[in-house]
Amino acid sequence: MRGNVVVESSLLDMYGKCGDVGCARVVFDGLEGRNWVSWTAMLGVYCHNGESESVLGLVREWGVVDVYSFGTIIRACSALAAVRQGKEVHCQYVRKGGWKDVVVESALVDMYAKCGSVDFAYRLFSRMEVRNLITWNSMIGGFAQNGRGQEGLELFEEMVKEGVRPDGISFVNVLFACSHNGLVDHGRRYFDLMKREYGIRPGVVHYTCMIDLLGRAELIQEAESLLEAADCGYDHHSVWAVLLGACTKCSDYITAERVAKKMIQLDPEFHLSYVLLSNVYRAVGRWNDAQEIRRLMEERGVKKMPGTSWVESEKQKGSPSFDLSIVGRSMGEAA
DNA sequence: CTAGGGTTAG
Repeated sequence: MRGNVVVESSLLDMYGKCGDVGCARVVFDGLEGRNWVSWTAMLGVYCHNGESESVLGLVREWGVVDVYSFGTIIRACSALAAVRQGKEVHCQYVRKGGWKDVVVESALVDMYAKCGSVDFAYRLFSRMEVRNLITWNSMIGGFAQNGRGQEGLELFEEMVKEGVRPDGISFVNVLFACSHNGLVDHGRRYFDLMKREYGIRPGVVHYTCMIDLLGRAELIQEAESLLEAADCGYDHHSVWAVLLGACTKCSDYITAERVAKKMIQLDPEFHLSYVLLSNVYRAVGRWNDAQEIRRLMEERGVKKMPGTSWVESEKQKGSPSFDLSIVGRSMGEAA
């Protein structure tokens, strides 16, 4: 019985988006009449699930790629900080004469910015003829993450002036820019603007940025009341952990204790809360209390989260370098 | 049927 390429390509795409890489690969391997779409979809599955080295591996296996997969490959290179390989793809893109592809060019802007070449990214960005929200967000984020928050904010204003309506991610970038550049007033204003003007409900990430911003400025009270007021569903322990970090950084152990207890209350299963609270006690010499918290943790049987993230990062550390020269070689025949 | 943007600790 033979499957239908269209159906099965969609199927493996679905598995990928649900996080089941294994099933996706099984479908892919069983595909008899693989076409460009199947290959590209499989690349997307790996990319979507953070398996960047598999993206590049599959490219090697494939031997030939088409423009539709450039964005995915570039994203994988970006995640691996493999800017040299990314440049090769860039060259191929230029050689193919494929200008005005907003997806590929946005991915390039993002990659160069992430790898520290912000000015190069901006030059690319400036020359783009077609830009969309993602392009703008990539560039704003690029400035923000490279300590050039002021320029990030200016670009944001330019984007709005051009009539592009910002989304939640735009504001993540904006708030990140503010927090990493000590722009407290701006941060407060934009947080407000996001809610009032654009009707975007702040999520965990936005609160994380805001708490980080206020925390760095040692405005602990303001940060705490902001979180307290964020009643609906944002009482996630990770956000409180950011506040706790700020407290300990400026030696506000009174608030730190309160926050750590709050974290335990919010999620009694989260082991780090106990560790952090006991650290707070040790910092002020309350050894017995520290011991007590450790014992409480034992008593409740709290264990480290059953995450696999550490294993994965180990795997990445040992991965070999990548050779994408095959992309360059085969590209001529691709069209 | 397939592609690009966000958190988080020195």
